[in-house]
Amino acid sequence: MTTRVSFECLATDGAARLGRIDTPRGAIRTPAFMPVGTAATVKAMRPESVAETGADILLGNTYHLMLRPTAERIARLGGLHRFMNWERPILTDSGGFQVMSLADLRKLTERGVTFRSHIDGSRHELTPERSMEIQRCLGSDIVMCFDECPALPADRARIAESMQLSMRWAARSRAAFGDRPGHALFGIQQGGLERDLREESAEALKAIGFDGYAVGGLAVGEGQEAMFGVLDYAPAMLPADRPRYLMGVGKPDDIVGAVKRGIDMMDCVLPTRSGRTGQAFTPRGAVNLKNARHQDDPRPLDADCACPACRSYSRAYLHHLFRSGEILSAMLLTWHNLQYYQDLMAGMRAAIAEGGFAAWEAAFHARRAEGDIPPL
RNA sequence: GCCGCCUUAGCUCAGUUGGUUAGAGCGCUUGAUUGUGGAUCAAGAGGUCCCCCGUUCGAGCCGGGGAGGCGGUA
Repeated sequence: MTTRVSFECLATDGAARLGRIDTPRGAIRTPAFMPVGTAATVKAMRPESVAETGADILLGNTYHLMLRPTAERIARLGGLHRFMNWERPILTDSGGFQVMSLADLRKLTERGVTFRSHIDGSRHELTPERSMEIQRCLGSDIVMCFDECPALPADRARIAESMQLSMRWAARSRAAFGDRPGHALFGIQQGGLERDLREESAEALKAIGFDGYAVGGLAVGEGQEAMFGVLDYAPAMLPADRPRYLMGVGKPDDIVGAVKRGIDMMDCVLPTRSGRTGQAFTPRGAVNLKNARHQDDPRPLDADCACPACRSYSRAYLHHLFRSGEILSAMLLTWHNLQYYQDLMAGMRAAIAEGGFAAWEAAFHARRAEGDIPPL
């Protein structure tokens, strides 16, 4: 068993890469999709079930866990892995994104961010140093730098200023993280849709040196075409011998497009959140189980899927559970969505291994173009 | 039998002195959701204003009659 975190690229097909990240808590097969477990739980799922879908690694979240139950309490209870009964690798977000998206009142300074809790209004401060401390308390295997993530669209001056602040914070994150064998620290590239700012950010991160590199600041309102435009050049700016992580992405076709462009890791709330709001992802595209057309349909959501929702239940039943607000609805649809996402990743990994990614991608899009099965 | 109150969207209900195309909440039909607030947001459909007659330029609203519901009472 390894005592450090390392990345090996096993095969390439165009820009797409097949690889493996080894950690003391186990291997992560890449391209990897990481389910999001913000509050020390992948909502509606037991961790054993998340593992059954094929997930090698989960996300946890600095912002949410520092507020409740607090990082120090989790540390006293033996760390996040033991706390939530997930012994495989965990990646933790630094809190920068939530400060942007959730906090009521926030004040940004060179030192960090002060903000009010969305839970009780209490005042807190996050700095690169405090974010590193919290992520150490949690026992995170892959720690993310504390950054600032501006929403798009934003003007170039604002993007540049924000990116440069994030790069100074990246250096402070690196210094505060220190030397922790068996744990990795990832830097986060910013720069919005500006190629030269992305380049400047990548150079700054490489000068500091990280175990992995994330592409941040995307999927924040710019649209898929613009996002792919950045991904056409941004991954190549980052070291080829380190994993590349696209933060917060995405829908299935976003993920396929990202892998095609050289991304190794992704996370997104969509499969889990959609599982709670009635939307299922399938090879034929998204299916909205809220829709009345399913209410008499005895067929499974996806006849080819091995998840419990598809194996044992009808669309009519899943529709009924959702409309009735039943807890089982969230459980079954979340399980299905996570299974579909992991199957998608496994399919891409197999295709890259065989050098057949282009054909695989054509089949992926052809299947989606067929649309959902017609109503009875 | 008598007295009182009530009847407006699928449900619960607003509706000004009688004045434009009668409203709300929920529900329903859809859409959005990308480093998670089991959240939120957006759009749409839906009316014989219980029925009939009358007054009026004009009635959900005023008058008369009828039907149905709830309560009280002999």
